[in-house]
This record gives sequence, structure tokens and C-alpha cells, in this order.
Amino acid sequence: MNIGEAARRSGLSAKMIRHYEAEGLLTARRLANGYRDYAEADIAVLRFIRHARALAFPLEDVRRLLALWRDRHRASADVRRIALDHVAALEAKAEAMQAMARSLRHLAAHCHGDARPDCPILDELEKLP
Amino acid sequence: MNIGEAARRSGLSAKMIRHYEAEGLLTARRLANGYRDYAEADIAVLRFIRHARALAFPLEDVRRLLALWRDRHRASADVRRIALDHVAALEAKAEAMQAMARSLRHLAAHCHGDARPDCPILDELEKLP
DNA sequence: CCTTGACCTTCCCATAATGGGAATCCCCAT
DNA sequence: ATGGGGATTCCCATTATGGGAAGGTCAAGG
Repeated sequence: MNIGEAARRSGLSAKMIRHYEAEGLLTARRLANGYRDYAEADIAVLRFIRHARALAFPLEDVRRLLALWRDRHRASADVRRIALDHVAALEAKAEAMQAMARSLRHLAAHCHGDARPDCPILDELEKLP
Repeated sequence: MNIGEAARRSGLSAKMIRHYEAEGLLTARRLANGYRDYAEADIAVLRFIRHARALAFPLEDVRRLLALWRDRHRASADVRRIALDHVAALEAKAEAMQAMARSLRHLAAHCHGDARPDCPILDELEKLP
């Protein structure tokens, strides 16, 4: 199967499939003409990657998750730790963003938002510690 | 004032100050020897940038906010719109991240997390749509 | 006068993940 | 044989930040 069809079947772009290969997440067989050739098992790998990326796992984590996925003797504890570490990172970033959003929303609530120039948002950006 | 002292006074790194200048956020006077020379007003600008960046405004937004800040005839509505658009972006990203975190936490809760290999996290990554 | 150390300058590279695009090659159908 | 659609590789851009090299500058001290 061509990379184009593999892309359609996996939901990834051909560009990204090549990228993941360059990053060592999979290795595609090559035909005599140099074209990559994908089997069903490869599609499963590509879909796995897509799902992991949809959950924002960094490629480094995806690499480890794939290794565990392929390893029948893995310990589920290892998978769980990767996932929970990632959850913690996601939540930390999300909380940081919401704190910024709250702060800005608060400032915006006190801003007239009309033609007048005075603006607590600019005041705050000017004065903060 | 040297870039080193400007860095100390503004809380930015010298590297970033040069970068912001390259990005057109400010223009520093030069001494005869080529060194950048900063006045008090420049420090205020640099601190403004730092505060805006601390709220995760992208440099493009910082550029616009600075322009409004310098414009005494600005309309506070313009500032407010930039801020609220940014708030919306922050909240959207934060919500997306928390949705992923919730989803993963849920999966992790059903994972034994011991030496056994079976793991709903991997199952889900394998099976998702 | 010369050295040393602490600055400063510019330029290149790297990060993470993705996409755009060029130049070139391949295959199949007309 | 020719054209269209795909494939290949390689380079570049994105965002914000930092590392580091090579070289210029300045002030203090021997």
C-alpha cells in the first residue's frame, strides 16, 4: 500500500507519516522503486500514533507508548505512569492558561471598551511588578 | 545603560531584548562603539513587554498593545478587543487540554498500574475511531 | 604598555510539530 | 511518447527561547 493510501486509511498526512518515520516511530518497507510500502499492521501503528497525538502526547512519549504497546510483557504500570505524567503536564498548562485568562478577564471587565483612551489593561501591563 | 543592566532592570534576558528589537518591538539607540544604549523609557517598554508575555500574549499582540500604549488617542475598545480575543484563545486551549486530561485520567483510573500487561490506555489508543 | 576578565556585537543552530513548496522520479493510461 | 497523479528528498517557515562561537570593547591592574 502506497503512502497516499496509508495516509487516507490512518487519518494522517503523508508528510507526517514520513516525519514519524524519520523520528524513528516506525520503519516502512521499500519497494524496488523506492516507494514506501505499508501493510495492515503499519496502519494500526499509524492510527495508534494519531490517537496518541490527539491526546497531545509528545512524540517522545508516543515512542515509549509504542514500545510498550508492542511489548507483550510490558507492565501496565509503565503505561499508566507515562499517561499520568502527561495528564499532570496538561493540567498544569491548562491551569496556568486559565489563571492568565481569569486575570485578563478581570482587567477587561474594568475597561470601558469605548472610544476613551484610559484602560486598566494597559495600566496593569505598565505597572505590574 | 548597557543591555546587561537593561536586562537586570527589566527582568528580561539580553538575548530576548535583542530579539524583541529584531522583531521591531523597540529600537535601541547605539553608542559610538556599537553598544545598545537604554534610557528609563526603554526599561518601561521592556517591562511592558515582559508583563504582556507573562500573560502569554503572542509577540504580534504585544506589538499592537505597545502601539496602543504609546498612542494617547487610542480607544480603550481596541485594547479590550485584543485582550478578550486572547482570553478566548487561552480558554479554548485550556479547555481542550483539560478535556484530554479528563479523558486520560479516566482511562488511567481503570488501569491496574501493576506488573500485568493488560492496559485500557493502550487498548483505547489502539481502538479509537 | 599589555594582559585579563567582563562585557558587548553578530551569526548560526536547536528546540516541537506541522505544513508549503521545489526538483526529480515513477507508473499507468491514453 | 506524453500527460497526470503520485512518490521521493531536501529546504524553508512557523513561535519564543536559549546555547554557543568568533570577534570587538572597555576598565582595572601589573
